[in-house]
Amino acid sequence: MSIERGHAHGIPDVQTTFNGRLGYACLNTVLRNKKPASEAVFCSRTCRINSIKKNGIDWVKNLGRKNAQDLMEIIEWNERNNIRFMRISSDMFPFASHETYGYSLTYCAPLLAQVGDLAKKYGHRLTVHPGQFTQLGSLREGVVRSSIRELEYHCEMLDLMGIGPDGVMVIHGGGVYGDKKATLERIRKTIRDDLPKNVRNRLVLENDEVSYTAADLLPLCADLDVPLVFDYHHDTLNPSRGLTPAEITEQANAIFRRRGIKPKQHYSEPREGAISIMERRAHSNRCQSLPAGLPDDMDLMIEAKDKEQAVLQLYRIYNLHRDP
DNA sequence: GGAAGTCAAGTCTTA
DNA sequence: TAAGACTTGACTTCC
Repeated sequence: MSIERGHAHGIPDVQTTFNGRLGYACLNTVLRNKKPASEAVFCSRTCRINSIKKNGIDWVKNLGRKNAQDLMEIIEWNERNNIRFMRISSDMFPFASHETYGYSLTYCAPLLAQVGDLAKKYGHRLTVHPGQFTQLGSLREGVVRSSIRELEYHCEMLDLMGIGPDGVMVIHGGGVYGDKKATLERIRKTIRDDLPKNVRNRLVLENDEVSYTAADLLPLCADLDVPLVFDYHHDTLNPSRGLTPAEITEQANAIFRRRGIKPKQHYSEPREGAISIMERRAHSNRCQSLPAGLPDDMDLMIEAKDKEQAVLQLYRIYNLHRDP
């Protein structure tokens, strides 16, 4: 990426050659905060297990239906605002992967197909990021089983939407259990031997801020042809030895490309004034800049508390995707 | 309508 | 040992 800064007419003028999509995660602050609250639009309606027991499985499934309907409204909003990339909330279908209370998403197939069609019509990329409970390297078999179920649930959702290879599922390496090398081997084995093909095809690994650096994951990723999502913020907190962000993204994007998937990476900034490690891990409300050395042709997920507003602010700063 | 307490799941770090 | 961080607060109860 090349950046030019000037101050013509006293207005900061920052330009970039970046031409990928900027996206945001899970929640649209404008639609979520609509008043009255009954008009709020969001995809993370959920419940408690007690409520499932009380109200029954169809009631939970109806929450998922509402979430999916609202996702279409969010996509429409994004299109009106020139945003064409977002992460779908893992809460779309509450408890769908639960061992006891789980359920198939086929009841919602027509609606999910509609969502996928809308996304395709607008060239809108949809991805997912299963949670921290997804531990493919756990020493406990039950945890690995639950993790695979969680991946299968996300994959079923994307498959029913008819979303292509760009609809990736991003997870972290997870815990190290006191032996990173042995855990990486377990992760490798689980990916290679235990994941259904459609799940493995969407799987992507991401460096995190405490355990696995990009350098830790790249050999495994290259070997198994599993792309790597590079998170710039995590890398500053937990740096990859011997590799610059530019070198990492080059290698990571090469795996994406040979898999026929558009590269995507993550970007966020720490809160202003954050000093301690805990503070620095937290995401800021907005981002002040795009990362240095950003390749032009990839998508970038902006992880910031202000969600779509952070994306729109970057549009303004860099003069991106402005209407003519 | 708002406040407080609670909620499926895992792991690690810091206070 | 408890709290807080992570991809994301939302639900439930009580006032």
